[in-house]
Amino acid sequence: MQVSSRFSIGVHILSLLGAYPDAENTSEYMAGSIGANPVVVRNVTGMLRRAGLVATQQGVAGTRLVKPLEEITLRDVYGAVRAVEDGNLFGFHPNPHPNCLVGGNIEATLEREFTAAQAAMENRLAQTTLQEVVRKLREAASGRPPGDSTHC
Amino acid sequence: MQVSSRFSIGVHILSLLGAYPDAENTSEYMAGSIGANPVVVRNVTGMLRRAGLVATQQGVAGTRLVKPLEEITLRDVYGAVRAVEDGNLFGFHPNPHPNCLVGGNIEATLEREFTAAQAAMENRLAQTTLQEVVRKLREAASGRPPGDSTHC
DNA sequence: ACTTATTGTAACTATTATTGTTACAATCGG
DNA sequence: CCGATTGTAACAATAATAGTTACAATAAGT
Repeated sequence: MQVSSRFSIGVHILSLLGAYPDAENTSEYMAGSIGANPVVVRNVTGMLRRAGLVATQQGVAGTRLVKPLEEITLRDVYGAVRAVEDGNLFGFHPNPHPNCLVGGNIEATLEREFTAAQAAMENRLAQTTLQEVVRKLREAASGRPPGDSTHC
Repeated sequence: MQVSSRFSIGVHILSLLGAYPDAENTSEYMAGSIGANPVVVRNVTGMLRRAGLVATQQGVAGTRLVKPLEEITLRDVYGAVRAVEDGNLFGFHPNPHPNCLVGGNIEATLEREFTAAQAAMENRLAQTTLQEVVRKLREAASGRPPGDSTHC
């Protein structure tokens, strides 16, 4: 099992919007940078829009940021794209025997542990803003052959 | 997406072994407590065996612990049952455009963030031993109607 | 030996989530 | 009014999970 790549696609979209705020950034265009289908990009963009991170308008080309990148963390994107179903990272076997020391109490006991582990992961994501991501992208690009920095 | 319930099943199995070390604990029996098919139990038990946590013998009824529960953490079980494919919790969109500030650098940049977040989660799991889990199961059972503590 | 029970494993099915794709209505700009 | 774009539904392909049946391998008890 893996967290859906909608998460990385969402980060990619927001990074494009932040790095190239004056570009048109249509779904077709961003799909070329992401390497995915434009419909997938529109779907993820819709999730970011419903989370209040970007704005779009039907019939008008492009997506634009609503909040500055320093106010958006990886945790926000993760939540926006529903990277994890129902917010529960850990699955649970559904029919433990209730009349049993183990079966009757394991769900409540493990749920606390699972919640704590998931929170640790999400708190780490909350420590990185999209602004830092774009800064690191620029740092990485500076150590590479020229031409990489073109809006593509 | 969700971590496979093999994880919670693995914890359930080890908890039964720890709570009832003198019982026979056949796959059929444990399947009754877990509420799953005996073959699923044997498959998860096989993963725990290959991780060096339990021992079984073909033809001989029962599974037994190899290590004491205080030396087994939730992280060990999580790793044993391959709760996460290839060790990579976060999926990534596979074809970003390489000739692009964002597309050419996002994978390496995000990988560090994803690795850190995943490590935070796994480190939290490593803080809880199976002995603690069994202790909490007993605590939870003590606040319940009698009969719950029977080996079932 | 022979019978019986259990483990280990393969094979198949059903279900679900993800991703890509086509199609089309709704909307806006020129 | 035309053309382009977004929003969304519908469908297919793929993959992972979980349940189930089946059976070989192995060991214990008689």
